[in-house]
Amino acid sequence: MGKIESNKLQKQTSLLNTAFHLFTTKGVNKTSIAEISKEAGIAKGTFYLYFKDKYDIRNKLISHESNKLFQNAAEALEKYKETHQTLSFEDQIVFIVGHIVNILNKNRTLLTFISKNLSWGIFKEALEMKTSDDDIDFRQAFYKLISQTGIRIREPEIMLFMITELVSSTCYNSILFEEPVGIDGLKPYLYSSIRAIIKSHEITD
Amino acid sequence: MGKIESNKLQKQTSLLNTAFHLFTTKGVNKTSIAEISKEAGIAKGTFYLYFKDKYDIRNKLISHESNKLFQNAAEALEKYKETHQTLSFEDQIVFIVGHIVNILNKNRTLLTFISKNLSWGIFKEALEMKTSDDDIDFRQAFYKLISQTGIRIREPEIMLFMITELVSSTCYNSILFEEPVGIDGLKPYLYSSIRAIIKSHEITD
Amino acid sequence: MGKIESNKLQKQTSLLNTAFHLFTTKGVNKTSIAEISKEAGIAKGTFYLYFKDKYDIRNKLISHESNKLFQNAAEALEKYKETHQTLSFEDQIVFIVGHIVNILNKNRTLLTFISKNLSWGIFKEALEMKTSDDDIDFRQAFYKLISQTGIRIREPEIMLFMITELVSSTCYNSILFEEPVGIDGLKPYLYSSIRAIIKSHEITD
Amino acid sequence: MGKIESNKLQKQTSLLNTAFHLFTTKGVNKTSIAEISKEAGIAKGTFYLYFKDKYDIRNKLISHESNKLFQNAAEALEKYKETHQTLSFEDQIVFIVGHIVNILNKNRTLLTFISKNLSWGIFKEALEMKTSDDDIDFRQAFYKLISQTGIRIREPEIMLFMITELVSSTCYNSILFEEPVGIDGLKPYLYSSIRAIIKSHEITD
DNA sequence: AATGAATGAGTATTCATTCAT
DNA sequence: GATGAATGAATACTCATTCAT
Repeated sequence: MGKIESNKLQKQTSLLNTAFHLFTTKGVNKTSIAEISKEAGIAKGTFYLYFKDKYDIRNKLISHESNKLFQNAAEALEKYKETHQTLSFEDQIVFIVGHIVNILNKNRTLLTFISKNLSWGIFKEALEMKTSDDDIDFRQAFYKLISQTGIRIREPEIMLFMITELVSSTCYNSILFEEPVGIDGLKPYLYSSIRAIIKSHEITD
Repeated sequence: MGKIESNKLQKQTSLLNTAFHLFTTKGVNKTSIAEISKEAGIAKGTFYLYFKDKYDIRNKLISHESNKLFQNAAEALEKYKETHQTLSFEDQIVFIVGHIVNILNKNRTLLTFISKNLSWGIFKEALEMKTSDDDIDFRQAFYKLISQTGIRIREPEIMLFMITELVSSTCYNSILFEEPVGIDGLKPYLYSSIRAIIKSHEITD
Repeated sequence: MGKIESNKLQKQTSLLNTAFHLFTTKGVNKTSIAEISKEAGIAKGTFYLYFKDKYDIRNKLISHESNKLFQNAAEALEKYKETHQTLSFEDQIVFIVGHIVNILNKNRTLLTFISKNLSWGIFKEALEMKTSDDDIDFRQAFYKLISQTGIRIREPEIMLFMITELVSSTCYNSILFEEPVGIDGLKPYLYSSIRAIIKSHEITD
Repeated sequence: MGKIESNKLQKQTSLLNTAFHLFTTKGVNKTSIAEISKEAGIAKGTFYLYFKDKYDIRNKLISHESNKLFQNAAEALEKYKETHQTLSFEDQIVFIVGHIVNILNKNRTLLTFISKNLSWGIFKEALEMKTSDDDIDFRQAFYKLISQTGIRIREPEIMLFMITELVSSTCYNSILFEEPVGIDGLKPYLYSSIRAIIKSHEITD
């Protein structure tokens, strides 16, 4: 990588980190581009060489952070499977959801940032992002999980969509406002609902 | 009601109608208080005699419109039951959800307005609003439905919350963006998921 | 006039005076609305209660200043006619042009302001502005001049247009840049051209 | 011409053509140097190796386009004189003006571009530009015309200035805004005014 | 000669809210 | 209760120009 290229990457990384910090601290609307640029140590105009506008950098951050959550959960699952070898498909999905919910429960600014600005369109990007070139994306991992456990699912894409929406919208209210019940009160019902949804998509002979 | 009282009510109604029209046409953010007041035929300062700010009137409108949806669905259900007498609890919930989804599918500005600005806190108000003094609110109707059908539900409040969140967030994406599938493709899976959620809350001996 | 009305008029006048001062000193482009407002002693937002934008106040000023020039010249002509009673139509037009040219020659910022921003559309407004209600506008004065001197003119409107454009565009270059000749060198040729144009529009039997 | 020289000329020509296209399409103010450079296929910094700034390239374009108009008109006149041998000086000037007015009437973007940005200083350059080395410039052609027809003119430079200013400013309003009359309505009066101006400059014994 | 990354000055406009009348 | 004049904070985005490579 040339000197200029490396310099550019450094600027972009600096902008992303600064923006994430400000967005989660003050919220997206209350953060101005002038502020991001200043804190990142670059000129205002330079911002526009790297991102189209505030919503461009926001969307890239959401995809990135969501992807990190999935990667993190997938890795934890792999580790867990080393000692628990007979996990069903349902068990594994619940494990992943539980792992992500726990992270979001500890990191509420991240929860606020992701949920308040989420749309399925942006989310799909996160599913398909690869961390490194020899890695697989989460969607592929999901299908691999299905085939490994031997389960047969009708419309796995819709099932994934439904679970994702259910988890993200219920957790948002439950964790942040404890409405209508706190996250610990919600968990058992959330998990049993997820299992029920999976069952309703399962093809049995 | 005195003449003055009636005059006040008329102004408030005018403001609510005008705001609803503008919010659904231009969006909440692009609508100013000056615009609402002018179009409602009153002075800008007068707005503040009736509502705290733009978000106050917005929340009142969401509650009001959500409540109308429930009332509408409940009435349709009553009528339907006249000719279909053996509907189970599940059937009736699915009927209500289907009715609401159909309305929102035809009225996308209403869907955008409600979903984009929804939070469970505001929604709860809608559940508890009574249309007239001798009427019952939707929450009561829900519990009445449970007792009438003789079903036993664990934590009915949480179940209602879960169904509501699942329906509203999946329909938003499905109706407006046809992502990951259009509403007609979603419906069977949505309904079976709802039935599955209800079953997972049902107490069986 | 009520207290509020008088207050509003005072603010508007203050804005017009301040804007004229800044426009002629720094130019229209280099003058910001913030500057006009501040110097006029009012808040920035208040500017927009009185004028649509910078070009609105500029156009109003051009019309106003052009009109003052014509009024001024017309008055001087009236006075001059008291002692010179046999002035022909040509003589009177040349007198008016000469009077205006002399003023612009002494007040070059005014010349720059008017000429640089002139369009016939705005100019026409100036012709039709009345200073007071019982006054006549310049266009009427022009036609009165024609009928008083008994001259017959083909298309007087076009003739006026042609003379106005010739005078304003030649004077701009001549007074400000002395190109291709200074105003004193230009005058005899300008006047004889004006007389020639009038003659070419004159109807003779 | 060396290879490098030819390469430089090619870049300059490309810049001029691109700038002319953009200036007449979007206007000078709305066109940025970045845009010109990009569309011309060169780097932004390279622009400054050929032109001082945007106004430099604009002025060169005006001179160039004005000169083309004159050359075009002069050639048409030469051709016309082959079959009409007894044209007076007046006739020939009117012919040239008429020819130019017709071109501008058909090409209004060119009219807007030239008129909106015209000053006598830039215009003079156009008069003195030679198309090729063994050619004569328009000013020389003008004096040649005077001597050929045997007419004697007082201050021919001022006369030319006056005619040019009259034509350009009246045509701008007449063609673009049809104010106070369209170009066809203006022409007879414009031509008779030009003849009148010439006569007033003519020296007769 | 050519590049293009970086700079940072510069500005119009909207709008919620108040308060004197 | 009602009015509407006044306020002034707050912010995105462009673009000419430079200069290290």
